[in-house]
Amino acid sequence: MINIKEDEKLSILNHSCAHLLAQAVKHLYPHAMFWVGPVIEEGFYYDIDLGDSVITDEDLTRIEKEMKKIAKDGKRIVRHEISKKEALEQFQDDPYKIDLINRMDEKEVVISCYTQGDFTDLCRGPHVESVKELKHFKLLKTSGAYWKGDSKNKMLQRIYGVCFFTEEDLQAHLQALEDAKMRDHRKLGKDLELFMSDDLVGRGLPMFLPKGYIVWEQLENYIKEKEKKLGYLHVMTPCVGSVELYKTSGHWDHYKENMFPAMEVDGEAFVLRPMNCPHHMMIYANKLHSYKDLPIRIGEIAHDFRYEASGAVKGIERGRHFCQNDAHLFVTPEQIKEEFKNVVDLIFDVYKDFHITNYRCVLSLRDPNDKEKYHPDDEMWDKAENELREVLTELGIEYTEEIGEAAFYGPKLDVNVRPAVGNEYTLSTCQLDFCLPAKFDLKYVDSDGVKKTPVVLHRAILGSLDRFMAYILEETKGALPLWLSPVQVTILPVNNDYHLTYAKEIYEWLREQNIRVELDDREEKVGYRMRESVLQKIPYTLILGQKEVDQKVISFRKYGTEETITLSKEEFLNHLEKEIKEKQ
RNA sequence: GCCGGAAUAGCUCAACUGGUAGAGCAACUGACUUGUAAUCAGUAGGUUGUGGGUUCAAGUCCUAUUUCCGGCACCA
Repeated sequence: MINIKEDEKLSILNHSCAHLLAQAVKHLYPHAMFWVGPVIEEGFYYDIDLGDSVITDEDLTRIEKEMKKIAKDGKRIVRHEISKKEALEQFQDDPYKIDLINRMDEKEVVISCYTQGDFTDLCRGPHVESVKELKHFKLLKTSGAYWKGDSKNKMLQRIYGVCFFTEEDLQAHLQALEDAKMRDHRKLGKDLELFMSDDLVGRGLPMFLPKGYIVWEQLENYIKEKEKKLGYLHVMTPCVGSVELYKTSGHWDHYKENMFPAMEVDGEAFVLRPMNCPHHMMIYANKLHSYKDLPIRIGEIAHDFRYEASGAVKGIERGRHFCQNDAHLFVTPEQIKEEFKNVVDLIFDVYKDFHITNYRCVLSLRDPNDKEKYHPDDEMWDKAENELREVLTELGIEYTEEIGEAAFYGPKLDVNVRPAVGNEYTLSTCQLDFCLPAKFDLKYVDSDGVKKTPVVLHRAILGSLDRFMAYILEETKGALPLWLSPVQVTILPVNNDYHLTYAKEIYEWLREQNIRVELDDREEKVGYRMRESVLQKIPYTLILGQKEVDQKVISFRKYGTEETITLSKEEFLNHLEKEIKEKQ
């Protein structure tokens, strides 16, 4: 149970540590100028303008030493409140502080500074009493960061660090960071032979190996089965579309720079598709629909290509090719709430099957001032945003609202998760769209005989299958549940001379029962083969020796346990089938 | 794309300030015939990511480039 007060204390400690960092940097780099040094979820950082100096890992150690020295000296941290005029005078040589001060309204905020020894920084506070309290900290990494988070601005240097009350807490945190690296899906993908990539194929173009493809295929079958039960109709459409198609949808104007460049063939231009909405719009438009046909749910496991920025590419989490679990629901305005609710229900039904509990719901709204990005129809936006709010409230779903995060065609619900390493990303999404159907002039004939434009819900439950697989791998540390495991059972005959026939018999029998089974009949000791089976995180390892042959039974060891259980082969199969069915 | 770091055998990593690449595992061969996380011995494996350059000499220094890693920015 998290104690809020403890959390706040830790924030104050980390924020104070950011000032200590700044002081140490100022000692070593007198020309340094400081932007902001906030507390973040894990520790703190400070953004610094060092001119031409660059901080390396060795410098980080030097800075850390200087911080220890200052802390040991034990100066008190003193707060002063000053007027805006005084602040502007005091920091007149520092354009970054001047920028901050100028944005402050004296009537609304008290401008305060904190001084520790020879260092004073503009800060709201609060801070710890003395630098002496800062004992257990570590500088973790450096990076570039754009001033004010805008890529048009100058790049400052950011130093990240963490600070704790005790050395044990610090060490535990550093250990947790190491552990996270071990469950990074890129490492697991390599170790478990799930996917690979190669420079010759190209950046951001991972390839699924046989074992990885089994997992992928399980995900595909799983979600299609769920969708079929809910009345989805699956289609297959090409990975290429004409530029005209994307001009019609508006994507060409909005997202051209994130698409692979157009290919000219016989005077016509084509692109690799970055998304499937336009194709699905055309499928709807293929015939005239009655209001009685709606909702129509068009689904596809669709291959898409996006020209992701080189720095954004990351394993199978974000590649330049990926497969979307996409669908477009064509509905009447009256059906929006019901269908949106069904999608939200499906998302959480799926999360239950995958035991996903650590997520965050975000209602992404437009920025009303951004007339360029967003389709300019205030009434439409207000209506759409309110409908989504209402459903979420009715369903009792906790969510936060974020302005300016909506798609250009409408607001959306995103479900975000955090990977082992790196930034939070969106796993599932449901987007409301009043815009594309009109652009494609889609119609249905309503009960009054009048042709009307349907509304579209864009939704992806597993998001991208690739990314979803990355997430599940990290969550399970590679020990996938039985139903997803590429190899479910390994059979180890104790002695090939005496036990191989029986092992083969069990192997063939399990194969016939659609269990993904491997027979490890290498001339190696059982211990050696057991070790490999465990390292490959195989859910069940069977050991078949004289006892099993004599009694016509099987003995197995389940991954993560050390005991051996003996059952008849039918009992074992029942056990497996139950576990597969329950998606344990 | 931007800032910084890295790239050595299939994998994980060595090679002090420049002196001519080495180990474990994996692979292959042979012996061992094995009861729950590594049996022993041997063999083979490399234009040190790629292209230029400096030097008597480059894995090591310089330069360009590609890819990867950590962040930033981006994510329809």
